[in-house]
Amino acid sequence: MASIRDNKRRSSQVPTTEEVPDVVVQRLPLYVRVLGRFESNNVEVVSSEQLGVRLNMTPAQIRKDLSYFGRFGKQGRGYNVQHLASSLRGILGLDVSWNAAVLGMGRLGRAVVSYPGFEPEGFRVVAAFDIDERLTGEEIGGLRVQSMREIPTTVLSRNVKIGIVTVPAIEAQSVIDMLVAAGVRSVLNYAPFSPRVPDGVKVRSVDPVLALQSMTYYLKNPSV
Amino acid sequence: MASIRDNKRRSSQVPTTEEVPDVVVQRLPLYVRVLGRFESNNVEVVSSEQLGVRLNMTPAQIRKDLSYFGRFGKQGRGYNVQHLASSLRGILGLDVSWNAAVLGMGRLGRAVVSYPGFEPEGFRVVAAFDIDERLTGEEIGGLRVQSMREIPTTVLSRNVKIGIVTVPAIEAQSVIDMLVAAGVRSVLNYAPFSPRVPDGVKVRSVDPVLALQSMTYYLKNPSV
DNA sequence: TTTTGTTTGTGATATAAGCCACATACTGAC
DNA sequence: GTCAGTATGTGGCTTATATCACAAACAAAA
Repeated sequence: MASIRDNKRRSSQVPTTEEVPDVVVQRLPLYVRVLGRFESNNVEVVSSEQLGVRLNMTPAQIRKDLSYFGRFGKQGRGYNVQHLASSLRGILGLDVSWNAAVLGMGRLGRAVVSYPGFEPEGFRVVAAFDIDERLTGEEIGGLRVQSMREIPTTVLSRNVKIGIVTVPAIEAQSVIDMLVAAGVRSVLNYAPFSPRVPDGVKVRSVDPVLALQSMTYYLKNPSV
Repeated sequence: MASIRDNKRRSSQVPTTEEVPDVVVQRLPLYVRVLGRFESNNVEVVSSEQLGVRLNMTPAQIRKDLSYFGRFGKQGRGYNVQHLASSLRGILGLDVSWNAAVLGMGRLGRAVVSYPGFEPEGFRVVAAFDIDERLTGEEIGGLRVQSMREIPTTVLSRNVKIGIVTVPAIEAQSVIDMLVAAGVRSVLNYAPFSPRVPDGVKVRSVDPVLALQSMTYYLKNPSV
């Protein structure tokens, strides 16, 4: 945990993007997604009400969230779908492609490199690494597997901005440390553990088991 | 969204598990996980401080969370690892097995049925369904693929408590509706959309793309 | 014993997130 | 133009979540 103390609005140097809460940032892609659906349906205008219905959230929350970034709507009318969608894509940086590296070429890593869901959203897996040097040189999903020692150079040469960690939990921290040392500041973590990263590095974890384990509580306590 | 109005402590009938916030419930499996690590290392006692270090959270939060469920520690000493671990497993219902069904036998569904991470944690995939009836009868990962029409009977006969949804987004809502109609109250959703479920049904979504899409915001705005 | 050093459990407080409700602004009909 | 209808943007409030900080409880040493 970290920049919790230097939260309160820095001098004023750069117009410091107004300090948007992370919860809000995490919801933006949801908005982009439904807006995309409306776009494909050639809907021109939507209200926060309509968006709220699709997303199970209150219209007020959607409007508040958007208001962190500007005024995109028109009173009495709503939001222009195309305009709002492309604005949000711009804000999130989804109007450009991002290069990612997958770390760990086991079962899961292989699934990730060949997962067809990243590319259309602008995420390119451009490198694959594994600890087991016997795999080095093998070709998996069109990528030559590399040794972890090549992380620093490859991150630079292939402009890798995102690390996707699919190694076992025991190795995960050290792999993340290597990524961070190489300048990677975004990590998608599939390993079942809580990574420790320095300030300024973002980690999001994907963990289906954890999700299941918290649901069983409600299965056991139906009253709640 | 729902029982938000009947929050404030029901009469007193059953000792209504004291209305624990969902954020807290979601953290319990994290505690179980690190406690498991300590257990394997034959550590007998841990403090909230030590747990906090492993999980990047404040000791106070851990203690508060645990206090919703009882008093597990000893002042001046800490928590007995074994005792706390098994208490939490009991609370979460992780001391028994749960049966799950996978819905959607595409690429992702196949990966899920053969994913080796569920079984050791007590989650058993006992049924597989697909919309495409041409798949019905095929055997995948040791399971006979069934028609969606068989959901109600199979959910009952095989005691399915959890639905794991891996169908495309367009079909996902109707599949979830079928599950709910069949009495399933816990859904692990892999489809990229926001499901609509009645009160009392819990959904957790797994969505790596969404995770990536919110991180690019920080890549684009490094100041924040 | 008594004392010293810990660490829990939890009221009280601080911070964050969510929602309400309304003034404001825009559209379209007449 | 004017009026009726609608939906935004946001200040203010409510609710939820996180943290503080300290009395109480225990262990170990003297």
